[in-house]
Amino acid sequence: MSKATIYDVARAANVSIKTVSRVLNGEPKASPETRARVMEAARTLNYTPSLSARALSGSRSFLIALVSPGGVSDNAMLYVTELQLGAIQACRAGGYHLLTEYVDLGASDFGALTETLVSTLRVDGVILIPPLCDNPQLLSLLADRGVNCVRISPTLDTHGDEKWGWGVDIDNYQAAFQMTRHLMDQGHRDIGFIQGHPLHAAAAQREAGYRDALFDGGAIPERLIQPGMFTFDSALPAARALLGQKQRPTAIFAANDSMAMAVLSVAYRMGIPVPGALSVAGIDDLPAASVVCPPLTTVRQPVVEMGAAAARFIINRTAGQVGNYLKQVFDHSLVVRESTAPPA
Amino acid sequence: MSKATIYDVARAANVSIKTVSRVLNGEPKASPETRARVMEAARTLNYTPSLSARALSGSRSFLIALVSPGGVSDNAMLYVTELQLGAIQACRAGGYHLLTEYVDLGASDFGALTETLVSTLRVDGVILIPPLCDNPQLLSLLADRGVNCVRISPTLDTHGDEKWGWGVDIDNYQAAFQMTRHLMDQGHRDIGFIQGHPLHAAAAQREAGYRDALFDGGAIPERLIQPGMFTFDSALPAARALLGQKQRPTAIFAANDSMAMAVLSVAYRMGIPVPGALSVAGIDDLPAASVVCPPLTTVRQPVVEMGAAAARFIINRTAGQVGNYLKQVFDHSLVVRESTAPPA
DNA sequence: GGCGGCGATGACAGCGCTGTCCCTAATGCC
DNA sequence: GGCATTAGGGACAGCGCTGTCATCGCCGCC
Repeated sequence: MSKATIYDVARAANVSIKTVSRVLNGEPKASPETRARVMEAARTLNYTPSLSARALSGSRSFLIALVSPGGVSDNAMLYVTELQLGAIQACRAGGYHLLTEYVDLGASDFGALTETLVSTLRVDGVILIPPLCDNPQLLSLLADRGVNCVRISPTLDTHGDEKWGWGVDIDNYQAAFQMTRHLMDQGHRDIGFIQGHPLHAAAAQREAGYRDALFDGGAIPERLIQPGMFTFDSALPAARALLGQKQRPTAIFAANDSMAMAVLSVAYRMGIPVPGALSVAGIDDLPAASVVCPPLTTVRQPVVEMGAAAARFIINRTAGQVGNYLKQVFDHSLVVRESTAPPA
Repeated sequence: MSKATIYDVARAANVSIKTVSRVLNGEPKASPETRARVMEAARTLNYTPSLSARALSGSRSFLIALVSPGGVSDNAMLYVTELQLGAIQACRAGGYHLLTEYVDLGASDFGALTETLVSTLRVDGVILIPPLCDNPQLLSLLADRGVNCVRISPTLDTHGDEKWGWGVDIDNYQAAFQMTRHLMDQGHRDIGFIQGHPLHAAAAQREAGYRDALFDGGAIPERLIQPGMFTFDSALPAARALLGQKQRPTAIFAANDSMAMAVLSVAYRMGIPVPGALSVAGIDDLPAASVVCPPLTTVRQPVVEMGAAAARFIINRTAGQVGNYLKQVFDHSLVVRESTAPPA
């Protein structure tokens, strides 16, 4: 019951340890009967191979690291939990395990991080959360060491060079386009927009979707567009600027949910009823989005699934299969709740 | 630059690998000069020891597992991210790494989980998130295998038996007591309460704090107390019951923030102004608590620090130090925001 | 002055697996 | 029937460390 080793299994199945290894790893050379005997022995002995031993002698470590920007738990990073859930599920299915590392964006010693990941942990791959996934320094450090990277919502243009890693994302342009059209369908024309972090690619794509949907290439009064940084606090002044105008917009579309909540908050303080006098929409479908008052209309990304796909990519890649794409785009969906309604 | 081993360092420092090992592990037998030479060599070679090799040959794995109840990302579990942050910081400081595992409470195969943790991963310790930390089955499985456990906010009475693991918590009774007194200080007397999950110890403690603060042992009208499960949804009916009464309470104290938000939501729908006609308070200080309208008065737990303490405990314990307490209680603090005010 | 003791170091044997190479017997082919 | 081929499986050498034990001066001590 305690700690069965491969030797115990080999003895019980009356084969060599190498054969046990082959069976357990699904390698070809093993007859069905042998395979069955080994499996049976392993089961009755409750055998589980040692990760360390496998990692030490083999070429895989069965470890994937999820690296997220740390320090403060920004509301905007809330979906990390879900990404993690997906990644863990995929790991479990593949016999892998998920390590979590934070990196302080301020005092970031990417060199040490890379060294740890590569030498100490020998991870089979790394999942990078924004904005880490767009940090050229970290990216090239990892690429130099031959680390398999998956970038979540990558922004940085990597010139189609596969060594920079694979990515998972949604079509941010389309998401923003559709949300804007949703507001227009309700009759809104004066739709304000709060931009995302300028260095984050998704921000630009979302803005483009908004612009194209609203005026189809025509000029948009710049008073409708205010800067933000994807954080709640950063959107407060933007919301105030938008709502303080003499002729204020009848709807505000923020580039993400955290900022949309800031709009809700400012409207609340100014006594502007939502959605009565103002419609508000975001993107992300944070857990909090359905809990605020009124519940937020937003765009849901299949975050859990994206996390799983990221982990799966690394697992398959390590197992020898090579993907031939650079980025996988997932379907998003409009979640219409109560924060949007036709203008009065 | 690539992958320096202990042999390289030994050669460079002109000592045996054993000496390198000693120096790097801070073992006593090593002269200052040797120590310096080795450190220098390790630094210039950019050497980082292999975790797998250390785990395989030694008695420590330098791995800690954070096990959280999974499946759905319940709003109530949002503080997992922060706990994790703290744990990771402590791990880094101690040369450890954090693995994250989810376990499905429904189809929970605790046996397999334990086997993985013990045989495959050989983790040095496990951090258990509620309600896992109160599952007798899992707890005893882990205890049997000699796994070092730290329970977050443990509830289950373990009869002072240390084998069940150490715990970190706040004084839930005091927290609830103080919050109730805060409401009373503002002039509230008719204070409703929404209970937490019946199997979660913190729930009972919080309710006791409320009861004692409100009537000091006297009988409380049961209409003031409604059942909840710590989740947003579970508190919706409770809030409706409380607010639907002819003589409705002037304040509602929910056993956690998720449920307090549900109260906010119901009040919003019923057109009851908060805090004008109703004060609302919770416990936890979730990230969302400061973002909802109005921002929620709540009790903050030093979650990051608690996570760090949990990891540190395991690290010290594994390094041979033994703690002599069963539970560490952290200080909480009242966070008064805008959802509470004197009754009209 | 011989001896126990101690501080500093090294030799060596694994830890539990996988990769590589090798052997054996059965199979296919002309 | 003779030979190459191949499926099935074993032997063995590490992977990069740590634990244990041995070694070797050099100290103080009766």
